[in-house]
Amino acid sequence: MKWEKSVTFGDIAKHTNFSKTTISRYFNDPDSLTVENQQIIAQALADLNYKENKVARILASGRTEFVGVIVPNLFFHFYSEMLNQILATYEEFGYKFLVFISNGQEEAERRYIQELMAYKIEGLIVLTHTIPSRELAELSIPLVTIEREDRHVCSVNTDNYQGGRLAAELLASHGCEILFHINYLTAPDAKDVPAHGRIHGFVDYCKKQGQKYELLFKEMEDTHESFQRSMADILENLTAAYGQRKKGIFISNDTQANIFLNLLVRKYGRMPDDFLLVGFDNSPISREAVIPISTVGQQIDKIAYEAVSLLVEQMNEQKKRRPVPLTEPIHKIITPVLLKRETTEIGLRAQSFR
Amino acid sequence: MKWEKSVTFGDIAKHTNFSKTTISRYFNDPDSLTVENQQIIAQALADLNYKENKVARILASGRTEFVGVIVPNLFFHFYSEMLNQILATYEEFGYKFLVFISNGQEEAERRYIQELMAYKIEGLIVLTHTIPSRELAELSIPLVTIEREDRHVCSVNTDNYQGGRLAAELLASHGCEILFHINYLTAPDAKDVPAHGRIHGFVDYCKKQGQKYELLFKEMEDTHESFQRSMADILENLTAAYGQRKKGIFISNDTQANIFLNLLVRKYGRMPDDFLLVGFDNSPISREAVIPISTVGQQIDKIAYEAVSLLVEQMNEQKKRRPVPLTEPIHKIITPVLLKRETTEIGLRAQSFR
DNA sequence: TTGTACGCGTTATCAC
DNA sequence: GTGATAACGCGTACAA
Repeated sequence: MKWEKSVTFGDIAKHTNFSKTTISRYFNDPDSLTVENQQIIAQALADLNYKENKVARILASGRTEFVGVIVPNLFFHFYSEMLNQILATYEEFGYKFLVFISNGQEEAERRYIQELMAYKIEGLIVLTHTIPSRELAELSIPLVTIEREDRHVCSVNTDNYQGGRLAAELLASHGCEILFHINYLTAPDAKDVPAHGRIHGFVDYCKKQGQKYELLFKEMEDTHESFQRSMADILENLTAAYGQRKKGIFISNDTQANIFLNLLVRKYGRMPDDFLLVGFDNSPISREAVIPISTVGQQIDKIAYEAVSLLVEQMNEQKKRRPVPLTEPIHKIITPVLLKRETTEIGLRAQSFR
Repeated sequence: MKWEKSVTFGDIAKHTNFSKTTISRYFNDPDSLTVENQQIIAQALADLNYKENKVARILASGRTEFVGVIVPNLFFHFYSEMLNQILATYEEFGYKFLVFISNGQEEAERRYIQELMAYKIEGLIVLTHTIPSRELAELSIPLVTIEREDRHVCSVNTDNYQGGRLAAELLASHGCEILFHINYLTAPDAKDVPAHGRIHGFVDYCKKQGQKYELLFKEMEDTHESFQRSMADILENLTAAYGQRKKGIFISNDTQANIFLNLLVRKYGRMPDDFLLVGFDNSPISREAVIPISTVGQQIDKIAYEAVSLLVEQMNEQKKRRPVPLTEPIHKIITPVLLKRETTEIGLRAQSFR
C-alpha cells in the first residue's frame, strides 16, 4: 500500500557495500565508524535522498518519544499558554506531543487516553478535571497533572494559598476597610482542587491581621452574560451596603475582574477611588482592560517546564532495565507573582485618567 | 528494550488456537469471522488484557493517521481557537495531530517539518507565514494552509475583501462623514497575504460609494506598548484634524481596536458619539471590552473544518493505488460575519452607559 | 471462513 | 570496526 517506496537502510547498504547494521550505527553511534566511512555513507544518503523513518525505529526500539497532552479547552488563555509552553519544551527534551481537547466530555477523554496508549506514548500530561487521579494512576505510565486534583499522581501546581494571601495583603496595604473575595467555586471545602487554596490564603491572611473581610460565592454559569449579571448584582449590593467606604476586591480570575471593572467604569465614567481590584491569572485581558488590572499571575512557563521535567524523570526511569516506580507521587509548587497595576495603584490611575 | 512486553496478536492466537491473521481480521474486518469466534477472541482479549499497538500497525500498513500542524503561536486567540477547532475534527476524521509552535523562527520551523516527515505524517496544516508556499509544495505531501500566502498550495482563507467591505458599509450606513482604516501592514500591495484583502475591500467600497476615506498605515512593533503609543498618536491627530465630525474607524484587529477604545473611554469617560469603531477577528476581547466592540468575525470553526476536509480529500487520494495529484491548488474562501455591537450601534450604547 | 509466509524499516545481539 | 540475523507487532497476498 506504499506508493513511492522510500529509501531504506537496505538501499544505503547496497549502494555503499556496507551492512544495514553499519548504516544504523552511522545514525546512532557515528564515532564507531571510521571518518572515511562516515563520509561515504553521508554521501550515499545525499545521493539517494534518504529520509529517516522514525516509525520503524519505534517498532524496533520501543521508544516513541511521544507524550500525550489532554487539555480542557484552548479558550482560556491559561490553557492555551500552558500548551504553548509545554510544546516549547520540544527544543530541550525532544518529545513530540499528541494533543487532545476534551471540552469537559468525560467519555471522550477516556477514548482519547486509550488512543494515546495505543500509540505507545511514553508519558501523559493532564490538565482536565474530569477523571479522578485514582483512575489516572492505574494507567501506570509516567504522568503529571497541572492545577487539578492530584492525590494519586505527580503534579505541578501554583501556590494558590500564597496567591490568595498576596492579593489580600496588597489590598490591605492600601488601607481598604473591608476586603471581599468573589469566587464561583461552589464547594470551598473540596481541598482537592488546587484553586481552592486561593480562598484559604485570603481568609487566613485576613484573620491573622484582624482584617475585616467577606466571601462572596456566587453560582454562575460559564457564560459571559451570566458572569455579567452576577457581577452587577454584587456591585449593587456592595455599594448599597458599604457606600463610600474603601473596598478591596479580590476576584478569582481576570475575566471576571474585568467584567466587574467595566461595570464600574460604565457606571462612573472612571474607576472610583473607593474601589481597589485584584484579579487572578495575569491573562491578557488584565493588561488590555480599560484600566490595567492588578493580578496574581501564575508562572505558566515555569509550571510547564517543571511538569515536563517531572515527566521526563519518570520516563527516563522507565527506560532503565529495572525501573523503580515512585512510591509516593511528587507534587511541585510554583510561586505566583503579584502584578501591581492601576486597579490598586491609585497613583498610576490618577495620572493617566482624566 | 521493552521490559514488560505487551500482549500481541501472537499471544491471542496461541490462547485461542487461531492464527495471527484471524486475530488481525477480528479487528479490521470482524464480519469475516463467525459470531462465535468473534466472542472467543473478544474473551481472550479481555482475559489477556490486550492493548492495541497502533505503531506496529503503521509500519505494516504505511498509514500513520498523523497530521502535522504548525502554528505561529497560541497567544493570539485566532490561532488557539483555530487549533482547538482543528483538533476537534478528530471526532469526525480520526486523524491524530502532531503540533508544533514556530514562534516565527524559520529554521526551527524547517526542523519541525523534517521531524514530522520522519514520523510519516499523512498531511500537513500550516498557519505560519515564514516558509514560502513554493517550498511547502516541494514536500509533495497533502497540505493545506490557512490565512497565509498560498500560491502553490491548497488553502482556506477568510474572504477578507468582503470583510473590509462589510466594515466600511456598516460605518457608512451610520452616516459617518469620513472613514478611516488603521492597519499595521506595511506593504499593502503584497497581494499574497490574504489579510491585505481587507484593505482593498474597504477602499473599493468607499470609492464606489463616493465615501470619503483615509488609510492609516502605522508601523508598530508587536508589543502592547507600541500599539498603545501608535493609537494615541492617531487619536490625537484625528481629533485635531476632524473635530466633532462623525468618524468611522475600522481597525484591522480587535486587540488594537480595544486599545483605541480604551483611549477614548479614558479620555472622555465614555465613548463619544462622533466615533464609531469596528474591529476584526471577533476575538474574546471584542466582547469583553468596556464597550463591546463591533467586529468582523472569521468563522474559525468553518475554516478549520474546511481545511481538514480539504486535507482529508488529498490524503484519501494518496491512498489509492494510482493517486492523481492535483494539477492546480484548491483555494477555499469562507465568508466573514459582521457582529454589530455597541461601538457602532449608538442606541445600544446610550441605553446602558450613564 | 481460516491459515501460511512474508514484508514493513529499524534496532539489538552476538559473532568475527 | 563491521556484519549476519533475529526480533519488534501487525497487515496482506495467496493458498487452503
